[in-house]
Amino acid sequence: MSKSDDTRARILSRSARLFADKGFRGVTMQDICEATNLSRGGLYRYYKSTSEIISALIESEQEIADIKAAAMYEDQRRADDLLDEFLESQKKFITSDVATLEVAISQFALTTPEGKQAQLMRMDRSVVRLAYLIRKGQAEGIFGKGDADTIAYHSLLVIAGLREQQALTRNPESVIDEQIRIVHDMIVCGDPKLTILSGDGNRTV
Amino acid sequence: MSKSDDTRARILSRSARLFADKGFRGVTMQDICEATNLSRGGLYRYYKSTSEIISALIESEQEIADIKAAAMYEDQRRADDLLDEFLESQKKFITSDVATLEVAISQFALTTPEGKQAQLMRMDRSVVRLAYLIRKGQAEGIFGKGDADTIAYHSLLVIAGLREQQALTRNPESVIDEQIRIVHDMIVCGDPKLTILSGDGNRTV
Amino acid sequence: MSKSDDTRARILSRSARLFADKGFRGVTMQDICEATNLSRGGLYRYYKSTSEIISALIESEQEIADIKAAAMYEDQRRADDLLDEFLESQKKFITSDVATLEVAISQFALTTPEGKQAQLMRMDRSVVRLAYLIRKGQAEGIFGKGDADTIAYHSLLVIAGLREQQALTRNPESVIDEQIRIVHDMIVCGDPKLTILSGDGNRTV
Amino acid sequence: MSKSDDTRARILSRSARLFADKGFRGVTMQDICEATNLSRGGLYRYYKSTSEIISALIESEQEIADIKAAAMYEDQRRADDLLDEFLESQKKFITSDVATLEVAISQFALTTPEGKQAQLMRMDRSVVRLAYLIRKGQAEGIFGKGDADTIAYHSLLVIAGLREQQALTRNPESVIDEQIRIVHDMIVCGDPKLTILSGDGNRTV
DNA sequence: CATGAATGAGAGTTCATTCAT
DNA sequence: GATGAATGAACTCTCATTCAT
Repeated sequence: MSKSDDTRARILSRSARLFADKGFRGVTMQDICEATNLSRGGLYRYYKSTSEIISALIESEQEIADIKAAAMYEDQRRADDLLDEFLESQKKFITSDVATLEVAISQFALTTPEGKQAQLMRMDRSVVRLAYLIRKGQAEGIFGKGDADTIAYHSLLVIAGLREQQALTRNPESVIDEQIRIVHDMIVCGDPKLTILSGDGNRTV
Repeated sequence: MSKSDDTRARILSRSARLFADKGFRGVTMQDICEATNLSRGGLYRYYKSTSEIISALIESEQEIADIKAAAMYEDQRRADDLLDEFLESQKKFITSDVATLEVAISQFALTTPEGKQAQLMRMDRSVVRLAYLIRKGQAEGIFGKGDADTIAYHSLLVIAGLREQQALTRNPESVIDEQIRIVHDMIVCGDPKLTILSGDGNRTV
Repeated sequence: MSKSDDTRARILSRSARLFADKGFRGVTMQDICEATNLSRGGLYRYYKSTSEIISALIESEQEIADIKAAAMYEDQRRADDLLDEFLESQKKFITSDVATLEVAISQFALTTPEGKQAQLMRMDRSVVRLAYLIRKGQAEGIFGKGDADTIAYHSLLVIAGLREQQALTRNPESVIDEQIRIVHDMIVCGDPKLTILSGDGNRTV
Repeated sequence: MSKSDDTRARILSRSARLFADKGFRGVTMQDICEATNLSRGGLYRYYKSTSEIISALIESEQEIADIKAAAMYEDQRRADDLLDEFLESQKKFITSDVATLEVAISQFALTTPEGKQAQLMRMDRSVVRLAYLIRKGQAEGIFGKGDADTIAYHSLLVIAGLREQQALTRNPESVIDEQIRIVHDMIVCGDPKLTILSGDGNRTV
């Protein structure tokens, strides 16, 4: 089955390229045939539609994220270090070219039911992971109070929004830096409401 | 010209319905023909593509927003009252059915160049308006310090994200309430960084 | 009826422009509506199709030619002077911009039955006139022998061919001059066959 | 690949028929679908437009002409024999039904840029070939003097004109014979101007 | 199995022409 | 009459998908 797996991998990598260039709706099975040097029937043997292909791409991306997440759960470092690492990787992703596949994924989410499902799952998993990190920080006493899920969701809405904005136009890097910093500070400070009430200003940023 | 205007209005209202139901890419000129009881040629007399129609819809939405904004600039009330009103209207919009047109607009933004432009302009205008409100509050001494544009952008990323999430699934209202509250608190408290540094806890929420 | 005639004239002159620019098939009744500021129904009141309009244009062109021809029949000058005048006017026409309407007329001739008829009639009339001129020259003893109709037809085939070639590309003027000169010489010398047989070389060119 | 080639050939032969019957503009891709028993998509697999199809037809015609021309360059016979052969084949072509495809080609030339190009190239190549033949005859001392290119162009304008006239109406054969004979005599006698000046009458026709 | 020729539904678009106002 | 809104037939072109070889 090694040959079959090879072909699958080739389809995915070439398709990723195409999706990044032309968006989800801009890519046809024909395009993928040409890009992979497979015949019509040949391609259909592996995937029945562009939806299946992009789903597979998202899946494989998730697997990597899962592995990273597993690593994080084991990681002994302080929560603020892990947070810095997380935000750094997000920033890299937002500003990288890889993010262009993101547009295709958004299109997929917005135009197909499968895509919708996939998108929701991605968000959910991300929230779970970031919330875990926040709780860890709160337990260590270095993050402010507040509902970890709410703060995580808030942070991820901002990050996802940045990703989308970036796909539409090139924001100056400073804008992205500022937003990422705010997200960082909010996680560290905790829910603004509680921050104010407690007048808690003894943390450094 | 009245008949012509009537037809135009009919096309827009029926199309809005269709876009909300089936998304931007799910609607064809033929669908709109059927929905409006117009012949092929009749419809093309007015609009040459679904892009033109959704652009017109966005335009008319913008006009309303412009009028509201103009009213706000004149409004003598305190900034926090205006902010409450703004957030309240956003929440209503997010949870309303009207928001479903939003999905279509997002698709339009992600799949066409015109849509991209339109989306960027929408965001820009929104930022300008919210930033104006924030500056007003800061001048009145009732909002915390921080760069108004940055805070406005942050808030609108969250609101836009909520809108999109809502289009994908029905979040429980409490989740939306919480996020809107956080946005509110952040605007009132100002940039978390400065809040911490100044240890400024003398404002009520 | 003066207003009606005005409108008719306006339609013809604007259409001629359009036909010259875009060819016969490239012009629609809609284009003509716009160019003449007439409504759909308004235009149809005068002409039912682009064919009718171009036919009218050809007709009016013919009328002018008829008047010129009538003048020629009366003209007391020598046949070679008249021939020079005729060829001169043909050359002017071929190299002028007016000739661009010619393309449209050719399209019309080649793509519609009416056009075919019109084209044949144009050719026939032209042959009759040029043959008359040739016979006059032969009677005056200044043109060579040969069947006047055959020589006229030959000459007009060349002239029409030049016109068409000119529509396709810009020939250098020298090429056109040379061809016109050959036509001239052939008319003056007469049928090459007879010229050879008679060894008749006593004419000046 | 044999099946594919078969289909291609079928498309071309059936299309030639259609073009001959209805002209270039009178034939649609749909007509060709029906005539070839191919589905829409099937036809588009091979050719994207009627322009491409007629171009292919012209191309294949050219290939045959090229082969003939190559044979002529090798031919050891006297130039007048070759000329007779050439004119005979032209006459056959003009009076044959094959010539009806010519109308379509003219339409193609007059209504599309590609057609224009193709037509110019056809003319150029023909001139080159006929001029070669004329120079050969002049070198052999059996054709009269004169610029070979000019005489060739003149002759081909007449032949092309006859072809077009024939497409419009059925000329009596005698008319065509006469014109072809004049072309023949002009080539043999050379430029009428020089003929006269030299009083050169020692050639037989 | 793999191939690639072929299908056919359907989107987009254009225009001559009609007809209620 | 004149207007211009509306019709509907026709055409181009594209793709996901099938199926004989």
